[in-house]
Amino acid sequence: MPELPEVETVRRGLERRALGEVVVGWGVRHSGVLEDCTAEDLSALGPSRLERFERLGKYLLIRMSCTSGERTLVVHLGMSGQFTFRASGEGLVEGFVRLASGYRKSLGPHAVDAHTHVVLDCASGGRFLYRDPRRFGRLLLVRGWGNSGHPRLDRLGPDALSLDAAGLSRIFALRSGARSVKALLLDQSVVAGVGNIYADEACFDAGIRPSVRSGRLSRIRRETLAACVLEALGRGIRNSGTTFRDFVGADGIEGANAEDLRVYGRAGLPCVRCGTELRASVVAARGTVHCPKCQD
DNA sequence: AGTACTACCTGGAGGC
DNA sequence: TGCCTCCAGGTAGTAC
Repeated sequence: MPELPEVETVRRGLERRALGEVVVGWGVRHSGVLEDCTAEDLSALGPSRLERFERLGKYLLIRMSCTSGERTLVVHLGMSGQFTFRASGEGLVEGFVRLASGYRKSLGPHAVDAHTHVVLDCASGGRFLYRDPRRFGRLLLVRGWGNSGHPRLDRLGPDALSLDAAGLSRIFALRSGARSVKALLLDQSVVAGVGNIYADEACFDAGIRPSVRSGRLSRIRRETLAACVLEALGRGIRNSGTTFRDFVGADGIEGANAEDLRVYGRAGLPCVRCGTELRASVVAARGTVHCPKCQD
C-alpha cells in the first residue's frame, strides 16, 4: 500500500544514502515486473550514474546519466513493493520491529529471496534490491528526465504535494460529480498520490463520509477536505510512512504511521473523537472505515 | 464522457 | 496440523 508518504520516505532515504551511485549490473530475476522494457534494455544502458531521486504521485523517478544519454527508471511499488539500498560493507538489518498487528518479517529486508525481482549492483559495491511479494509493482524505463513519456505518467494529475489547500480544493471542484468523495480521492488523474489509507484518514479528519457524492460537497467542505488530505499526507511523511505489512524505507526500516491512524484498520474499535464504534464498508470497491457519528 | 466493475497476484487469516 | 476459501488493494482494461 505504498502511497505518497511511503514513496516519499523511500525517495528521501535513497537521496540520503545512494545519490551518485553508479549502477553497473542489472540482475533481473523476474522479468514480469518490467513494463515496456526488457532485461536486455537495462543491461544495454551501461554504467548509469544516479543523479536525482524524484517522485510523482506514487511513482519514484530515478534520474540516470547513462552512456547512451539521460534515462529515468520509474518505480511503482504496487501494494507490497520495497526498494532498498545497502551500501558496501553496511551490516544487514536483521529482523523488523514487531507491529501492533503482530506481523513480523522472518527475513532481513536486504536478503535476496523468492520475492526479490531485480538487483542493481553498483560500482561502489553497494546494492539496490527491488522486492515485491504480491507483484503489483512495476519498473519502467523512460528516455530523458521529464515527467512524461509513458502513458502511466501522462495520465497522472498534479502531485498532491505540489498544491496548496486552495489549489487542491479548486481541482476537487472541477472534477466532482456523481461519484463518491472516496472515488474522487483515489483517482490519480485528479490528484496523484492519495491511496486507500490516506483517503480514509482525510475523510475522517474532514468529518466527511467517504460515500458522499463528491458533487454535493459545499465549497467550505471541499476546502476542509483539501486541507485534511494535505495534513494526512504530511503526517504520514513525518512518521516515515505507514507499515501494515510490507512497507519499508530505503534503509529497510518500517514506518511508524500505523500507530497514528484514526480510522484505517480500526473497524469495530471506538472512534478516537467520540467513542462510537467505527464501521467497515466498501466504497469505490475499496475497504473503507468511517465513524457513523463524526462523518456525514 | 463519466462512472463502475474486474483481473492481476500472493500471503495471511480464519474456518473446519 | 493441514487444507481450503476468502480477503487485501493500485492500476489498466473493459463494460455500461
